[in-house]
Amino acid sequence: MTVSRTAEKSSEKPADAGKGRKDAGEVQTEALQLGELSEQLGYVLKRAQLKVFENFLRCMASLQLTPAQFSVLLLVEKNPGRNQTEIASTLGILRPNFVAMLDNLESRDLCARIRSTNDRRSHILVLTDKGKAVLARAKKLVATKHEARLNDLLGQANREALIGMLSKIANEF
Amino acid sequence: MTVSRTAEKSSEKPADAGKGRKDAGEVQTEALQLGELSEQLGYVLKRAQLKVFENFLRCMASLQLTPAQFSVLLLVEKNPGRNQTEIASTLGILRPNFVAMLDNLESRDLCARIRSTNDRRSHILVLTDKGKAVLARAKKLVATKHEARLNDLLGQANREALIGMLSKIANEF
DNA sequence: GATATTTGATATGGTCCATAACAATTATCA
DNA sequence: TGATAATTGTTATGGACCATATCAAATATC
Repeated sequence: MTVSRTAEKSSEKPADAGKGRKDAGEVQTEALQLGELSEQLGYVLKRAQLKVFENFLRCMASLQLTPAQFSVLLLVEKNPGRNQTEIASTLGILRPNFVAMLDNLESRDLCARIRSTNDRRSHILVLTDKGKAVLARAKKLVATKHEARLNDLLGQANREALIGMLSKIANEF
Repeated sequence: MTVSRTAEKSSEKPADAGKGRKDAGEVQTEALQLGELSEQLGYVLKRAQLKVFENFLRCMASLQLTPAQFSVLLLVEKNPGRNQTEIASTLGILRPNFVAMLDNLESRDLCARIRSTNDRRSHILVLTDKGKAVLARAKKLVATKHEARLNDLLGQANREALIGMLSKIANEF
């Protein structure tokens, strides 16, 4: 709906579009009023999500893992022996779109597709040793550089409350 | 990263991928364990955002307004006389991408571009009478069918706390 | 054993986001 | 003043993500 996301380059920083008020003897237009927008759930939710993803990508730059890829590795680690359909649908990823994603992870030797002996249509997914190692490092980066930032910003109790409310929305809205 | 969004058709409902456990005498594979995923800020944030947008679109079906379009109308109403660059950048929309969006709103007679007399490069944005009327109806729909749902789900106090925390993340993360 | 279903895959189109480049206009400043 | 730079809206274009239809191989169903 609203913002950019690359996190790297210029893009479009929202906030005060009228720049920084008065710097020198410039006329400088007044900053825009957000008004009711700042109370709109969808608006603030989307903005927060973009900021969080942006930060996630920065934290993961050394491992080159996107949020989606991280979630796949996490889920495969927790549920070894599942096939593509099961992993994809649990994450809300459509099977056709999951193919290229797995191609990527497999080409980087982070996970592997194994033909199931029970059902030779299925590809069982497992993490490779490298995949496990990378995921372990990713978890540490996320914990120390990403999630920790929430505690600094909101405090432990609020952080937990936030996650709880978002989960509730995700599941019951 | 994760889910779908159309809200209308089939798509891919996340949650329990192993369907509903045991219905009849089917073998039915076990439900997958989300594990640490359910504590990941980005994951739960994205999921909540998709659900909220989905619900927003349903509530606005009669007016055919997307969250982005709604935010534009809100901002133009609150800040009449601003040009495209100012409105777009405040919303984090890149100017090239704002053109088609305005073409749409203008073709529906919801807002209008007016050549500025001060700076003939600029297009001043204003809501048409129809735009004001539609926005008024949109606000009511959002308040009664969308935002009200948050109160039912979280309660007034929690709802305000949530908005506050998301704003903080959006601005300070 | 014929038919239907499931799985992974391909092809394809839509939407959103980002960059480069352009003409018209305005600002800068030598 | 006049040459140059910057700004505004716009177009063209490519990438990322999402969704649907369709397919062959394998399995399930009857």
